[in-house]
Amino acid sequence: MHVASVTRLPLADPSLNFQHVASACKADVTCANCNLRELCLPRGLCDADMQRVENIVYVRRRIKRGETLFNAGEQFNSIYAVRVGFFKTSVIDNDGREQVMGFFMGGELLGMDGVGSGCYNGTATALEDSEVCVMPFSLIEDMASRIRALQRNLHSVLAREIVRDHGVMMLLGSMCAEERLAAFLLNLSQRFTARGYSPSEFVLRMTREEIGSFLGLKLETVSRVFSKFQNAGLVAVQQKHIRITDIPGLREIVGQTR
Amino acid sequence: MHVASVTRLPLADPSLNFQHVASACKADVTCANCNLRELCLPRGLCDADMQRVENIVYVRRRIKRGETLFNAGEQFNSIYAVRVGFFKTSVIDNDGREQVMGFFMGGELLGMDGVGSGCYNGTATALEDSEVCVMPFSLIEDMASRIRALQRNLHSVLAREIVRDHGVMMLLGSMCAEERLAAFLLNLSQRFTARGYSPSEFVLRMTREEIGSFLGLKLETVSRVFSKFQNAGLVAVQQKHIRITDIPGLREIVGQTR
DNA sequence: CGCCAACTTGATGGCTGTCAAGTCAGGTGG
DNA sequence: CCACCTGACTTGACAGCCATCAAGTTGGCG
Repeated sequence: MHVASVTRLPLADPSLNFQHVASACKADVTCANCNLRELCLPRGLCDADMQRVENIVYVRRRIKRGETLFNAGEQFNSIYAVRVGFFKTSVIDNDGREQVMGFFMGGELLGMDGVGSGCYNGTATALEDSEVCVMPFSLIEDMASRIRALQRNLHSVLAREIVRDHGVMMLLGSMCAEERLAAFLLNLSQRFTARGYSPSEFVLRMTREEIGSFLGLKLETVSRVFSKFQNAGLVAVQQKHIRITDIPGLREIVGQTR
Repeated sequence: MHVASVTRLPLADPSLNFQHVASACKADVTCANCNLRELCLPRGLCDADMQRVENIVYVRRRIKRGETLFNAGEQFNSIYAVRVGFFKTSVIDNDGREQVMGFFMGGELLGMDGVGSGCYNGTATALEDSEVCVMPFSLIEDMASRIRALQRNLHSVLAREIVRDHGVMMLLGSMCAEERLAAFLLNLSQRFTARGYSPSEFVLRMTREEIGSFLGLKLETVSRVFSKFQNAGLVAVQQKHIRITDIPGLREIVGQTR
């Protein structure tokens, strides 16, 4: 799998005083020249609006693999756009059971679950060394009230998160293990494709346990289904390296009755 | 269970030309004097803002039991607030399997899944004779850009739908049948309470099959768990009439390690 | 009164969870 | 450079929960 080359950004001006100075850096790559622009919040903005929008991202933040971007219960201030890397979001219930809510890659937004209550509802954890654009939500709201296209995009992004969740609910509520994993792989494939990567070959950044948690399965079941798919000639699995060899075959599994 | 007395509203002025004249009626109960105000979109608005907001609802619509408010794939124009009645939303996948995404009662909003794509993602079906406030989304966006408190509420409502969905994902992904049904009953109880009804006694408007679909279970399993709860002295079930006799007991089931 | 949808309950089976043992890969330190 | 260690993964055996199939029962409605 390709690893996007990370532009090294200078550290923030020390006169700026924000929470994570150590891992934060001033944005010199603007939205206007970001290659993820069309997948992200400013999607489709005209040049004039793009100019007005770009100081939404007044800072970036680097998150090392295994570290959290925000934790459940923390005060909500900003939403985040993944610029480089890969995240999971999860919620721990009062019995200590973790449920992974989703996986997030370049251009996707994190933290919107905090808008309603003022606290993040879940935790976002980097699954590889990552970098995010920090977008203070009050600033977004302010700009959204003045830039109609941005307002539209914000609403779209929130609503699409709802639709995404409905897809997951469908998966969890009415699909068997094979269907779930096939749907999961196809979804990843499609998202990698949208980012210019191979639709059929990629590295999973998450463990079998995290996949299982997301899909409502145990890690052994995930492993078994991978093996079964491999024997059926649908994929070539070598640990975290996945090559899908029969996309139509996976589609058939998702679509099939049962 | 109490059945809210429905204010009969006059039919719309025939000079107004909208899609569902037969079942639509002009709004004469305004947001300002609606008893669901504090559960709905205009929640917490000051009097001045409330005045400006109320023509968001320029029409109401009545939906008979079994009829749909909107269908998956239809063009999205409005979101709806339940004023009287009870709805389910659901999505049918390409195998014809229905997944119920949620149940909605007075003051709750429907149709927000259409904001992103321009089409409703699911179908909303009335489970009893119902009435909704129709709120054209372009109008909402327009007002939201001018009334800061409304903008805030709109974002809250969208985000809370995300958090609600995450709760369902947790339920589907990591709970056994008893935990799911207990959580479901407690959730209903809490929502009825917020509306001034009894926390412990209510009528289920949906069938066992619909509950099952929502909870990722088969109807027989739902029925069996109801019987088990009844034998354990947690609830008294008589068809759709439910009386919860031991709320702490249900809480313990949801919280307990499996 | 009779019909039908919704519901309940029983018997059985299968999918997936659980427990256990072993393999693999990557990283660390001698 | 290799041995070792550890976390992640794979695979097998077995069990339990829930789905499936089937046969009644109930209650509402024409």
